[in-house]
Amino acid sequence: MLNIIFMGTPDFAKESLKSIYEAGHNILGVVTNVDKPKGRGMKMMYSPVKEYALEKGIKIFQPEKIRNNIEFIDEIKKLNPDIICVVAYGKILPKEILEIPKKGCINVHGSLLPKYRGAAPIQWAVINGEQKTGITTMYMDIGMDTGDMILKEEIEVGENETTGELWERLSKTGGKLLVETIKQIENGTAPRIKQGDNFTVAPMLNKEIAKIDWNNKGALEIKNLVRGLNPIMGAYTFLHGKKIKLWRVNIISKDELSNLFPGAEEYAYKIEEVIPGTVLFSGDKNGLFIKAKDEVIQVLEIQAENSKKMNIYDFLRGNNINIGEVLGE
RNA sequence: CGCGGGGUGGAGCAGUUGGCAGCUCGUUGGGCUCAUAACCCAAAGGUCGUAAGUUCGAGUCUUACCCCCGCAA
Repeated sequence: MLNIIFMGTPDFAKESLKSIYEAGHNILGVVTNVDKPKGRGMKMMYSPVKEYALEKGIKIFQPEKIRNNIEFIDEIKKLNPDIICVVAYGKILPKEILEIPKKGCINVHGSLLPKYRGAAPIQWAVINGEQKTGITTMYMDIGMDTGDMILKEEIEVGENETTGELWERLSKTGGKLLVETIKQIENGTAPRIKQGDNFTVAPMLNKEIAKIDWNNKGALEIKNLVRGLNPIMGAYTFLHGKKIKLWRVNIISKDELSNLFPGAEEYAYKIEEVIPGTVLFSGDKNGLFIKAKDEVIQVLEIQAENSKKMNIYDFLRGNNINIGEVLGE
């Protein structure tokens, strides 16, 4: 069993910490981001990693900054770790830290490197409609997710899977793979594979990408955006001048539309004419159907401003949306 | 004291300048149908978050408190 220092912050990292803890490794300490005021009323909240460390009585470090923080770096040195494991810590580690552990710093990343280097690999994989993604463990170097790879595990992405669901599955996979990686390092059998130059990046998500572009995006792209941003921020558009978020949508083919609405064929030519974003059908029996550039989108879960998520049937009872209205303005 | 929204029948909402508490859906009973989540008729169901105040009269105005939610992270 190795002496390990673990660095991480969110729930995704907690799964990894839990896995190595349960695998019996000696965890010398946990480094997690400083407590930040969060939630309504801006109350101070502990990170999931901190919660777990508290529960298990593991020593906790929460340095404000790391770079040039001699005191902190010395402390880590004194602990003399074999390995430092970093999972979604939230800070970039300087060279002085990376050089401390004898067997290196390893990182768990939520994609199949060298694809999706960066802060939001899982989100982007869903937004881009990837059918598979996975976890890669690597030796860290100074670059952003550029280190040599150790192990990889692929998982399939469900057609309707949201980022939140995939996130949870990947966090489990990550924990498992981290334990396996450590084992191989311990045995001296861990490979070291160069990433090569054929990489892509997954930058942090910003507000701008969450806006639904009815005019230029097809139904599938919109659906992928919606599930890719669930539950992180939610894809939004505008209705009656107010922002609404779509949390779950479906794509409806023309055939399915005819089945749901006998006689829809008669209006087929009208549907072709109307601009993307137009409400084609709206009623609390069948739900809400919006024209996309190519096909039709059925809205299943929606959220109005200052309101909570609700399924479309509940929403339509109290909020009238008329056929012919256009979303996105 | 981060910013903002809200608590009205089971659900989602409306309620105008304070004047008998409404809408859509659901529920129950009945009718029409080969039939139905469709259609028609009828019924049940609300101390309008809590407490106090202003008033002839408060869902509506004032004050305090409780609870919920969104943004932001």
